[in-house]
Amino acid sequence: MSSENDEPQAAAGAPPEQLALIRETVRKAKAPRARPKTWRGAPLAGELPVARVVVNKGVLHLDQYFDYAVTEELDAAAQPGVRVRVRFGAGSRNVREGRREGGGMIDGFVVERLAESDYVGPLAALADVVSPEPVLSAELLALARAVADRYAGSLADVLQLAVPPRNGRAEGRPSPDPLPPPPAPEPGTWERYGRGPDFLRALAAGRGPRAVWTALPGPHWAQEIARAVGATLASGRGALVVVPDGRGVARVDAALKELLGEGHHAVLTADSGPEKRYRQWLAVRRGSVRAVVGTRAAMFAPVTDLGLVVVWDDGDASLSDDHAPFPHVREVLELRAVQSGCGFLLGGTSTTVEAAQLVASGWARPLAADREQVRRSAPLVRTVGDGDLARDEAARAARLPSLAWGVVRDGLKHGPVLVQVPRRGYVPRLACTRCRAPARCRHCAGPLEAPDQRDLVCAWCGIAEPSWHCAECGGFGLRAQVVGARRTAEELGRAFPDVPVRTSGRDEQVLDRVPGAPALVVSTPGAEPVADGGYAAALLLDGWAMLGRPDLRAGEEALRRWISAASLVRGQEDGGVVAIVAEPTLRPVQALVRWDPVGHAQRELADRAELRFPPVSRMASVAGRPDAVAEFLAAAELPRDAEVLGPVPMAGWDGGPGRAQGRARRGGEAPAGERWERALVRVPPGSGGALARALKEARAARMARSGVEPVRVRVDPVDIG
DNA sequence: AGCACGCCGACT
DNA sequence: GTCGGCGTGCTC
Repeated sequence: MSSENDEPQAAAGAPPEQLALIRETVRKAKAPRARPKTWRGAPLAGELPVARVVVNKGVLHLDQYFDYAVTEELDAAAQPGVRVRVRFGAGSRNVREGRREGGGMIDGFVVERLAESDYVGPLAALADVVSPEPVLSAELLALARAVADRYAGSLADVLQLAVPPRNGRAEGRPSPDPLPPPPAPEPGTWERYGRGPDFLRALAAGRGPRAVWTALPGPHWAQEIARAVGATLASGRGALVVVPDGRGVARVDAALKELLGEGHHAVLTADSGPEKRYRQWLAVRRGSVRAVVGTRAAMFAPVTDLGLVVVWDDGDASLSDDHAPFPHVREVLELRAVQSGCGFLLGGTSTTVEAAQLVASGWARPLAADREQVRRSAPLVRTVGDGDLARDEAARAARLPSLAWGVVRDGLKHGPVLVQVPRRGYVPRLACTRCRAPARCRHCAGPLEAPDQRDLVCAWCGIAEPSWHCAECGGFGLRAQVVGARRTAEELGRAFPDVPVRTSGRDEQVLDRVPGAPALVVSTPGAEPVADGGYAAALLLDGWAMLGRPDLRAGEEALRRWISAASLVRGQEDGGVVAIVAEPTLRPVQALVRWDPVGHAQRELADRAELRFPPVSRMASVAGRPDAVAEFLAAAELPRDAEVLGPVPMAGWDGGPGRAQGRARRGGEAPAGERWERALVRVPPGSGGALARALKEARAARMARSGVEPVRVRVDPVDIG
């Protein structure tokens, strides 16, 4: 008994000694089927005495269920979905009198109750039911399972993202009674989109339409999302909205309040604090509240009878979770839409390549306004070469091209003017001097680098390129595109001394709104405040720096940021003008001028297909010490059509080749002092599942051995180059 | 990952 | 004959 003294007391009052007895008695029982009957001192549940449990340990080789015996006293509470504590670990077996019992208590969830277990051997008993709240529904479990499979991760890792930590006080409070469904809303500004009203009608009628929505510029998107939610609620079903940041959540929240009043929806964001957040989450799970708006963790919100999932601005990097296995909101909501047969709405003023693919494959239908409507709502966009410097003395001091100078000066007569400046720290990459097309490997189309400043090497496959020439224009000159500075914007303030200058950015303060009076508003991408009545004009500086990032999505991302800033400017019919300082022949620049994000995404998609890039192909990265990566790849039974690129050295502390890094590390770099390599594995469309399965299996097998070098595996790696 | 079991050499 | 090295395998 003394061995049990330091164990936590079971909260429900079960004496821990009993559990020790159970273990003791059942030892070496050698039952062919584990349906223990002979447990002295601890009677088992009369019916379904076995609980299948998912243990809360993220390690992959434990990614399986474990069966535990249910004692009579825990019978009522140990329902599917509840949190439990179980004894787990090699040490909990073969317990002898007088010897310390090893193995620890860990948390888990009951997945189901069974009459018998297929485990051969004696079962340990559930140690405790943490609370009777069934937090893991069958639906949420199935979703977590699908996400784990999609990303070659473990179920426990996904559950950690999907089920918030318990808070006793929040659980103790009853949730309010649900309100009756509201009446279906009028289409409102959805009338501006051809099939918009149809989409709402389908939702209100209980169907599950799927759409990729190209939102018109301006402030109406939040109300439009609210109306889609309202239509879904009217059908008696629930709805889930995920937006990239708290500002967006606040806008959708306000729009929902205005349309539906209080009580129909909950807000799930990280910054409301653990207790309040869990209380909201419980209200959703218990069906008290049928609609949810939140940031990325809300993608798993257990909305009952889900009728619609919405993701806004899916190109924003914050929609990709930064915990293993790094699921992306768009992908998770796609899985949810398929799983619950509900509606799906992917919206944004811009369009990602993934969104274009959803339309191209026929999975979703486009929801867009006609050209005439777009032309009226969007500002006039003018490109400015950086050659023609202004004659005006003040403008010269600010190094402003004359046309840009004029746009700002004229704009300030009618209202605030937005100036977008790239964030500091964009990375150099090699591009053609003549046409600025990125230099790519002729074998695998990866980006070329010059680690020693002389010889060209592919960052993906490592093959040297001794005789590069530009595939686009035939040029032979290469240049490293260099980082832009925000000094231009500061100097701009000096050039307009009579006008107040305000700044908004992650490094300073992010402003939400600015008044409609004339002012210069200098902002980094993503931090642009909304102006009352819209900006009179916007100036987009250093466009080339945005395009020069060593990222597959550089063009799409630049266009997304330009469009999102330009969307805050008044429409052309109200005199809104945007000037962009960038090479007018570049594809994203032309797409901005024509206000055609969809066409841009479609062309990018065609390129990606040709180059066998994601999202048409699926990629995964494998990183670790060179021998570890080689071993892993040799051991993994990759699908037959898989192609391994590299491995190549990763950027790390020891200054190995790879890119100089000024920006925040996002899991793409080697640990300090170690030489790491990274290989990319790519498979054609349709083999993504097989790739994830193979990687998961290989990693599980590898990690089951102790003391081996770790490898990092990531499906859909972000910094592909 | 932990942790215990087990099969080898050096010790009282 | 026994203590303990770490290699191997399991965790309901």
